[in-house]
Amino acid sequence: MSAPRRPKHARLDRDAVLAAALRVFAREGVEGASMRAIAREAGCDASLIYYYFENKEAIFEAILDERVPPIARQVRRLANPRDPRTTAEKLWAVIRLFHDHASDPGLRSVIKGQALRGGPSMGNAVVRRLLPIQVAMRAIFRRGQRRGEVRPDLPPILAMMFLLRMEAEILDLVPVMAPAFTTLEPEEALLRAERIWFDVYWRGIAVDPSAPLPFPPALIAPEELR
Amino acid sequence: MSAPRRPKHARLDRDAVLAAALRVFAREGVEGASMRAIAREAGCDASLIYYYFENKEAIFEAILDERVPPIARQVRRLANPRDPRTTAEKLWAVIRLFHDHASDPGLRSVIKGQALRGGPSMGNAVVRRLLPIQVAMRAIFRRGQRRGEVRPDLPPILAMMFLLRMEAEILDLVPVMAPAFTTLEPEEALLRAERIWFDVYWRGIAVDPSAPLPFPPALIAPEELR
DNA sequence: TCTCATATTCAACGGGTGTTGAATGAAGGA
DNA sequence: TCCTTCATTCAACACCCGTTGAATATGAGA
Repeated sequence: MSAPRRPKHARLDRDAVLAAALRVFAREGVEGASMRAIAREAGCDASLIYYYFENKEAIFEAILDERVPPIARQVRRLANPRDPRTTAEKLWAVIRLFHDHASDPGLRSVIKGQALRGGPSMGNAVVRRLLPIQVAMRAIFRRGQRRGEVRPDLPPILAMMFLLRMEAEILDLVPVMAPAFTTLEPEEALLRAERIWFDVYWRGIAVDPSAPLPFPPALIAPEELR
Repeated sequence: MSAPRRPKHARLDRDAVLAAALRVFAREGVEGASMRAIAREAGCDASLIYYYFENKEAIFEAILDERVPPIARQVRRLANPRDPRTTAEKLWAVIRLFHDHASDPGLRSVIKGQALRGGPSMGNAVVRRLLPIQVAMRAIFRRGQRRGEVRPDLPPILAMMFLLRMEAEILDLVPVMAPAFTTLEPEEALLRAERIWFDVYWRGIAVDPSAPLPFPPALIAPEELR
């Protein structure tokens, strides 16, 4: 009598749903991603998601739990005082880290979109999980100040905010606006913009503004500018 | 038979609806603000909004048309080559401008939230209306480069993006996170953070990193840090 | 007083949302 | 073969959304 009811897939495990959710979050933002859209992406019914996760917020937190700790571990390693690199090299390594983990495209938009807005509960979930990264970053800055590399009159939390927030903006904006101002491929333009940003930033926060950068000063040549 | 149908207000003109919409946009973001919420804020029925505006997007564009041109006019005045101020003074004046127009709290979140996401049509509406500001800003930078104040190896569009995007981030974040890192009042912490940011930024983009700032270097004292 | 343009509301439409509960599929063990 | 457990779907709930059309209240002018 009723239509035959058969699974569309032999097996669809928790991780597959999580991966689909990450893709949809990346496209639509956390608020804009609907359970039905995630289900469509995963190739199943929306109800199945509730078999694995309590609700939408639980998916979100599961993504954070999976993706953030590896980043935090690497930042903590950089903050280790026995790491022989200069502060500039360490901070540039953090930028590379964020660059790489954001080209796995979901996480950044997930975090950025929810860090402030998007319901206070979700905001707190983000802030709580990102705290270890923040702590390690501040340690890098304080050590840089003690070693006479970073200006001592800058509050580390602001120095960190400047660096990371702008990196997030660059990751968001430059690939989109690159064709408007350069003939470079978006990917190459992104890398250049990151280097230019770090050049400006490090010159701004270093005790010695002419201190060498951890990469050759390859800026954008005039003939590549539009 | 049916309940008596009477207006709740003697008069509610287009501007009152617009003001209510701006307040709700500021609280909820453009996407998150519902017509019914705007109507509730204005104290009328949602249908009345459609008497004055074609649809939701029309409200949004009306807000931009009302608020953006005054800012653009002031930035253009700063870009005028006959303005005798230094480039640093001009750029700091732009920051003050954005600070002031954003404490009329709606506009910034309206623009920020919609510049990238929030439907391509709305994105274009923002970009199109902000274009005059962008043009004037780039003129300021180019002039600064010709006068030997700004490093000639920086693409003006990136220099502009660094300055304004970070100012937007500061306006968003610092009032919220101030209590976590300083004993200053949020308002005062915001002003200090803006000065610190401009200090770092100008040191990064100036030809002479020790060039004087347009304000006394009043940073955050250690005893005000937490 | 009657008329008419303006201002405002009510009720509904179609569609999307997160979520739930019951029903049914497949698969493995006794 | 039967039973149980896991995986999956269907159908529905209550609610919110932007928008529309018809109805009605208001106030000014003739």
